[in-house]
Amino acid sequence: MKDSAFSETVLAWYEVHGRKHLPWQQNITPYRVWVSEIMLQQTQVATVIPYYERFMASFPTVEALANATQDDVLHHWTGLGYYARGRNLHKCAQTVVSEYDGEFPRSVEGLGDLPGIGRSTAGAIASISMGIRAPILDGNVKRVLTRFYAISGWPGTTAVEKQLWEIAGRLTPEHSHQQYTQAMMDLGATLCTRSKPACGICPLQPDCQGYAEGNPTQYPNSKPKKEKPVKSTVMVILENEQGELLLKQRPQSGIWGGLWSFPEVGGTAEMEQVVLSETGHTEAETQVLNTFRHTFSHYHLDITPVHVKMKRPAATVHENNVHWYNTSSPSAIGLAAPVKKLLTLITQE
DNA sequence: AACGCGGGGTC
DNA sequence: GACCCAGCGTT
Repeated sequence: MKDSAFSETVLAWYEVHGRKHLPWQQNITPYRVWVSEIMLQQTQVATVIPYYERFMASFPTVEALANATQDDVLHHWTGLGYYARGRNLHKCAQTVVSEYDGEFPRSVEGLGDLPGIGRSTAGAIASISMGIRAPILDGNVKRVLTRFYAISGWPGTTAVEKQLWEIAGRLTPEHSHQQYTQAMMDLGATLCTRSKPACGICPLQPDCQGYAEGNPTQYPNSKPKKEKPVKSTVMVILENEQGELLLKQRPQSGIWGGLWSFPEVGGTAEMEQVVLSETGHTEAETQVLNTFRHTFSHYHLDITPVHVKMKRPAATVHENNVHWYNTSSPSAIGLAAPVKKLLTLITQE
């Protein structure tokens, strides 16, 4: 099959069967496409939609986003994961406003220099919102291409990735590249799915090498697996006499960067120390809650929450990275998923 | 080139 | 419960 026949087949399929009513496909602007592409990194469409709607309602323009606080941005990102995306999004908006007069640079290279925008996302923004022919290589495209050409090897390796970029670039047509970009993502998301591809109704099936081999789902070859280490921690849920809960802001880098979380301690002695320094005394009622497991992409974290209720008013010193969280009027701040879960649990008691 | 970085959907 | 997803930045 010639490259042009491939793209024409994909385009013809998209015209009839493709999704054209997703929120970010309406009123297309670089800003709207950019926000959607960042949210969609490693995250499925159904998950993103409600986040996208809330985000665009709060930050309708790049100026609005640039002028927001990081806490407000991360508040909108709470539960979406990969929080560096949220921090970079905010930073990028500020750069676009201050350096580019509020207009995104109109080239793949210029876009790629902005924080949070890599080669694939730059290609998607350029192609979908700027009329620039550029290839993308997201999970959908990788899946379609590795199956169609029966390409072995995990796509995370440099060799396979290089080969895929080369093919993706060659297949991207001069005309209708915007529709082609949408079409490849859509074909991958709705037909050429991970576990049960709909080969019976796929327009590429007659020329698909993966299908011809009889087992298309072996592609893309999976990542070599590694044992997930198990870590454990104790989270202190410190409650003052007014029923407020102590949160601390995490460092910008590392896990849950920039989010607010309960202080973590290594043992009883350290817990006493935290309680004393934050409240000025240790007169409290302590309850150890059930340990539960939170799993990240790369390790398990066993969390033991300890609820410490102070029995008389705290002499609170106001520090910069400390927040007393009022559950009846919650602040607009970013929270780690298990913290949000624990806050809900405590509130219900 | 390899690793760190989340949370949820899917099977 | 394992695997994967509209990837990028750091080392």
